Amino acid sequence: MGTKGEQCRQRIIAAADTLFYEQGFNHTSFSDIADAAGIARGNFYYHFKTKDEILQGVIEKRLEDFRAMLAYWDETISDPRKRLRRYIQILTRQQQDIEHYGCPIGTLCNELAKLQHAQLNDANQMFEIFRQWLEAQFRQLGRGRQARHLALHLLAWAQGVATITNAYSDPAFLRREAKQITAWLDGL
Amino acid sequence: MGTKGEQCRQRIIAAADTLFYEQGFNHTSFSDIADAAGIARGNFYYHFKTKDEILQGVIEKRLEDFRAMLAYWDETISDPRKRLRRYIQILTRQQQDIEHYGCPIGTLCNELAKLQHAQLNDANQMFEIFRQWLEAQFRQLGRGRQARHLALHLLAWAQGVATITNAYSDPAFLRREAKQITAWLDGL
DNA sequence: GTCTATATCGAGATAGAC
DNA sequence: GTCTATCTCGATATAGAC
Repeated sequence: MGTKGEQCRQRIIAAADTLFYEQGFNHTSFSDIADAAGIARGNFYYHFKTKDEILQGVIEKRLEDFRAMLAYWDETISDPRKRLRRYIQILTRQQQDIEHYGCPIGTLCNELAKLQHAQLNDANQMFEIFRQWLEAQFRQLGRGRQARHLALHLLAWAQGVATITNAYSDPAFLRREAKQITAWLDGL
Repeated sequence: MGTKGEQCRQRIIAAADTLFYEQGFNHTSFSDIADAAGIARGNFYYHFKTKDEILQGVIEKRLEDFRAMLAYWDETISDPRKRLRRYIQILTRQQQDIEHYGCPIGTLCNELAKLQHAQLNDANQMFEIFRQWLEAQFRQLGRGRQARHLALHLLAWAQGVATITNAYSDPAFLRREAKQITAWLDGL
């Protein structure tokens, strides 16, 4: 696979990643992606045979991005409590996107579940990456036995905040809840 | 409007309600609804001119159903704490649907937000009905100043549980969290 | 009020020139 | 490897018979 083709493939995936988040998977057409990536519709099928293959590419890209981000946090933040606080900062930093489009992971999983799409089990690996990382942090805080449940609880809390913030378009709610989550973490 | 036509209209709305929940709004076609309602495709347009009008009908039906349910709870349950516990029981009683399709309110709002659909502001009234009712219960528990925030917090918590349960298809997580929410309510 | 038949459009996907 | 032109299908929506 040549360099030029690979660059084109990356552009398609990047464009699809954004559009799937902002418009949803089903509602995003090949034309939308082609326009955003600056290529012709027909050129898709050299890189991806079906729309599902693009979805696969987007999920894999996100998984890599998330893994890289968490690895970077592990390198640069030594205190597990501070790492958890950094996780919560995703909410406040991505405030505007969440307000308009919700959580990129939760909304994609929701959509794929309703489509009874086979790739739901690939998409929920995005949750799984965060869950495992969160679990490791709780374990380092001496919460070995509850670590897994605490991780899922925190994941769910953040999801709920994203859904309500999105439905009401209410960033003030997001900020209030982010503070509460931080307080909860500090109390552990 | 005659009785026969009104019955047909109700059948269409009931079928659309279920299908929008199970398959999503966009992914549900007129043919799907017609088949489920047992009518011909062409007969739709006597009752609804566009798909958005069906959506409107579904949202209004849900709003009425929710209002009726909450009014019934107000009549039959006198203790506000028990009313809140009844609210949480939605999660455990609807466990299987949530596992497969998520929350009917949250997932519809998510979808409409991504479609930049004008009726998001009608759909989030479904949240609003519950929020106001929850707020009234917290107020009766002497939580006047925080009642609104507590109501939104509880809404978000339930949403998060629904999203994670759906993504992982994990009813055990739902039951664990439902217990935690109940414990939190009892501690207030 | 309900039906069948059909118009129209945009989607995913393909063929083949360059 | 990228393009233009095109196929096919399923969607919303309409017309008009009954």
